[in-house]
Amino acid sequence: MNAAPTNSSPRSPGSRPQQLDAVSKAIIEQLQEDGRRSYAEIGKAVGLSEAAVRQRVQKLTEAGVMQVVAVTDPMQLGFYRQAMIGLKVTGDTTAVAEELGRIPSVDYVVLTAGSFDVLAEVVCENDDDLIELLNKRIRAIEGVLSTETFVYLRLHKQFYNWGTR
Amino acid sequence: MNAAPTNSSPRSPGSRPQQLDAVSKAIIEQLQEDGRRSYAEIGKAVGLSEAAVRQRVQKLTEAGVMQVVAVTDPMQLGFYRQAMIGLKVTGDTTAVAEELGRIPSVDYVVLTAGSFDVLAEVVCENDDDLIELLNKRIRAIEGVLSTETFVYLRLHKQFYNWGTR
DNA sequence: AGTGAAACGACCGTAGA
DNA sequence: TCTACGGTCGTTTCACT
Repeated sequence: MNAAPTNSSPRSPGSRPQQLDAVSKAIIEQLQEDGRRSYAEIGKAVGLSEAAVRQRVQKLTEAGVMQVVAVTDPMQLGFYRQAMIGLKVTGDTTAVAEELGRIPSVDYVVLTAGSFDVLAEVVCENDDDLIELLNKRIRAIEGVLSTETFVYLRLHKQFYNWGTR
Repeated sequence: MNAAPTNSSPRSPGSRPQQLDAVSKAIIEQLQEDGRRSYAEIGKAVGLSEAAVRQRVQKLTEAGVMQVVAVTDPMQLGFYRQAMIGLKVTGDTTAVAEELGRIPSVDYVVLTAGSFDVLAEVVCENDDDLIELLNKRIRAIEGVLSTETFVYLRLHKQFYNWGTR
C-alpha cells in the first residue's frame, strides 16, 4: 500500500482529507442508522472484529471525520416555525456572522457568495417569535442591510453533516 | 420485544410535542457532547440510575424527540464545495423535492414560502462536480424554472439541537 | 417512574500474527 | 492493521417500591 496516513494528532483544523475504504464507510453507515449500535454488532455487519471496529471508530472520531451525537427534532419540542434567512450585509460579513451565532434561535450560519452574503437558519416557537427575532435581533445587527425570509413549509430531507470550525 | 423498526424516518408524524423536564434536557445534553457515553456515566452526571437513564433515552428516541447518530464532516472527506441552491418551480413542488432527495449529493431539501419554492443544500468535491450536478441533475428536473446558487465561503455555526437550551 | 441485584454481554488494554 | 483473550464495566431483566 501507499504511505499510510497514520495521523494520531487529534483534530487539526487544517488537516488533509482522508480517503475512506469500503469498511470505514460501512462502519459510518451503521452509526448513521444508530449511533448506539454496539461495536460487536457493527463488526458482524462489516466483517471485522469488535476491537478493530472500535479502533477505526476512535481514529475516525479523533481525525474529525465523524462524530456520534444526539440530534433533536424541533417540531417535537414545540418549535413549529423554522426559516432560512438570507442577509445582505455592508462591511465585514464575519462580524455579522458572529453576532448571528450568538443568538440561540439561530442554529446555522454560513457566509456565501451570491446575492446573499450570509444565510442563517432559525428555529422559533411561532410566528410572533420569528417576527421579534427578525426585528429585535437580526435586523438590529450593525451592517445588516436587508433580510429575506424563507419560511419552511416542509422539511423534506435532512442528512447530518458537520463542518464548523 | 417491541417491534420498533423506525430507522427510515426520523419523524413520527401525528405525535404531539412534549415538554421536557430538566433531567431529560440534561440527558440530551450529555448525549450531545458524546453520543456514545454510557448510560451509567450519564446517570452519575444527572443523578439517576442507569436503568432510569436508559428508559428515558428509549422513550425520547421512540417519540422522535431525539436520535443518536453519526454526523460527518464533508471537508474531511474531500468535499470541498458546498452550496445552498434556491429553486423556482412550476407545478408541484413536492415532486421536485422528491427528485432532489434522490440525488446523493443533495443532503438537505426544504419546501419554502418566498421567492424560492425549494431550498437544497449540496455537497460536492469541486466546482466541476457542482456545475455538472446543477446542469445534469438539478436543472434537468421537470418543473424547475430556475436556480440560484449560493456557494459556501465559510460555515460559521451548525447545531443539531435546539430545544434543550 | 424509580431502585437494586444478578446474569449476561459489551468494552478495553495488552499481546501477538 | 487485524485477531485473540481476560478483566472490568455497562446493560438487561426482573422483582420490588
